Amino acid sequence: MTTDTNEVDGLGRGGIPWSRRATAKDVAALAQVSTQTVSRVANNADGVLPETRAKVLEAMFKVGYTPNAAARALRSGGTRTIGIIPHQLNTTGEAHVVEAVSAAAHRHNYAVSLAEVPDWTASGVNSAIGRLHQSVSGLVILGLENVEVEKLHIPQNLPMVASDNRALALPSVGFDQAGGARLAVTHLLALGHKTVHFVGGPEYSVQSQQREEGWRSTLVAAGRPVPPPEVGDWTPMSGYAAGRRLADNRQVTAIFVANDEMAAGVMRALHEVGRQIPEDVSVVGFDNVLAEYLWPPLTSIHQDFAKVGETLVQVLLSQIEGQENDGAPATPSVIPGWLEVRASSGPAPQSD
Amino acid sequence: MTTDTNEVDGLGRGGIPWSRRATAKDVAALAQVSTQTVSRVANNADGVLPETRAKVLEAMFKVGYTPNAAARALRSGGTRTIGIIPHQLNTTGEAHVVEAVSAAAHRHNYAVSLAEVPDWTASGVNSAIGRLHQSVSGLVILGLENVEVEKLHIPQNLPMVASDNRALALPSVGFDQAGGARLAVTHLLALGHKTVHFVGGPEYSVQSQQREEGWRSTLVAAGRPVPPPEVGDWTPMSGYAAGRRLADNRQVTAIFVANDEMAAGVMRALHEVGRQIPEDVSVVGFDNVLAEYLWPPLTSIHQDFAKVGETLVQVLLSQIEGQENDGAPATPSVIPGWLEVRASSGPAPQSD
DNA sequence: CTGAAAGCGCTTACAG
DNA sequence: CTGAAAGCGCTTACAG
Repeated sequence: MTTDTNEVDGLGRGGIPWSRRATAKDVAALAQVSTQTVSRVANNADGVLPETRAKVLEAMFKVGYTPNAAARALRSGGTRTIGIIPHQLNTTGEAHVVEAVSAAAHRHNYAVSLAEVPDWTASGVNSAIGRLHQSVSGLVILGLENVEVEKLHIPQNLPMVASDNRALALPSVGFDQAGGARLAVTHLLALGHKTVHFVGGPEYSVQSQQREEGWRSTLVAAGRPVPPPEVGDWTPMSGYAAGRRLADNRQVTAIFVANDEMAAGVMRALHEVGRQIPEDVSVVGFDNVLAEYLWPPLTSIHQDFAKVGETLVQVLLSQIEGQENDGAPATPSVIPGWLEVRASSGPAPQSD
Repeated sequence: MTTDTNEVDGLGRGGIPWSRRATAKDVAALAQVSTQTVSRVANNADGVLPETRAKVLEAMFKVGYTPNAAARALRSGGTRTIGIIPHQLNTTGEAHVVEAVSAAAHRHNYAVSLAEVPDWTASGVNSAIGRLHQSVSGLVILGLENVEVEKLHIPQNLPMVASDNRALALPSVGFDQAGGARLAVTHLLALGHKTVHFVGGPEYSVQSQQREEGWRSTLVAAGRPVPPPEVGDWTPMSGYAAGRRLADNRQVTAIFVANDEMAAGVMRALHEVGRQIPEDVSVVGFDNVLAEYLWPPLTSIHQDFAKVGETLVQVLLSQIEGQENDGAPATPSVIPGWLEVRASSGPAPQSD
């Protein structure tokens, strides 16, 4: 359809067979320069006469030249690719982070590679690291959580960053879990509730521990009683079970739930026994991924996924392109969240 | 920590400096064979004495050899990489598909590359194709939807597949949207409802059109009146607005909503005007991503994301490794969904 | 400012 | 069954 192709003889784009991709050599021949100069133009190096550059650019366009990434990587070492090792991609939060990492990478002109980890153990992650090692400039690991970090084989000279808020053997960028919990509890206490009950995730979960710690310390600091925490497993069903246990206790007027899914279950349980939200009981969730779809709309802690994704890339690129590879102190970047107030939280009931 | 390293002299793994990755040459030297033979062992080619193979494998292990992907790709052409062009990764459905594609790719020993598209237009997608072209063996495009497919630059000899259920210029694998809608409407009619109202997505959306078509044709086939469809934009707010319009009409006893998010809004509107679900009105959603978190739990059409992901890879690999590149008829593979019955749908009310 | 030569780490014919 | 040579398409010194 374009003017400079000839489909009859099987040649197109300046005489190069359709079945073959154009190389620097093709461009060089057409522009009457060396492949050398083609390379300079392709990489925007200076020291090329504007006239020559124009000639080369035109030839590139004509033959549809894009540099062969493999050859470039092989020769120059750098691959301009960021590897991502996701944990649970089909989780809303993680999908947002991958999206943000991928967008930021693209803005910096980096490609993105994904390495699936069938079993989320140290050795599973190690195998993914091994697979990516060869073909990336740096690595982002998501959701390290309860992997035994000390068993990770962290290759020398491969920049890495984890989405985690703990100080690890590698740089990290994470959410302020405890801070988010603090916002939730403070919000509920300000509404006049005497104390706040807690529904946590599984006990091994670092995130759940941190959210619990934020909840507990805020209560303690305010001189309030600390009720025994309920334990769930992140699923709505486990939230429902915890909700049933709490619903019969008329002392319970405020519940902070460690994620939105379980909060959905807690609210269902409260509905079933006829306790009104928020008139009788206030509920606050965490993650803010489901909150607006629930009934009543759930007050929740929003995690700034986009910011985390961007910061991950930023930290990684400063290692790749910068100089701070050696013995960096690796203090984690902690990204704060915020409280989204919706209809599920309200003033404590008047009569106790 | 391992026995065969020597951290004192800065050499490890069989005398190779830590800062350099082991190459086939290193392995060859250690095993006293040619790089040739190393290559044969690395690629599981036959025609190597078991004895020799063992010697090479041991040397590989010792120096921690993994073949350089760039060199391999440069020399042999194939990259053993599948490129994915996602549309909206932070959408539950698409994240599931990417997860499934990535898992299937891994099982077949392929790597996965992701190309971000900042603006979802034909030219945006074309630019992503251009970026990946050089470094993948095949391409999966997700959510083509309303992109002008005829404007896509589909490279010659690059196997591609789209997640779409229409017959396109490239092979496709998609959900059976109309079939899903049929399941939903049939379910509601079987419950005794006289007819079923419909809340659709934006008019330009191909998916919404197909779901509407499934709804309409099922009603027509059953000889039922076809009420005017409501139009939303996939958001809960638009569902809420549609729900308010429908809620006051006492003739409405069954609503089929084109996605779960809008269904959440519809249910909220029904709640607000005091119409009971499912006693007064039954609601059925689509996608089954939010359904179990809602109150009451939403009957919804489940899409088999995992199956679509697997099939996408399968179709792509049969192009890459097989022979059917030329003028394939490109009939789309259509993956059926199923109905998940929950509490939001029930028998039609007795009195009209 | 431009070019001829070498080489990144593999694999693909071709010998033996 | 194994190896010496050539070359994939670039970029990196080194000349001029």
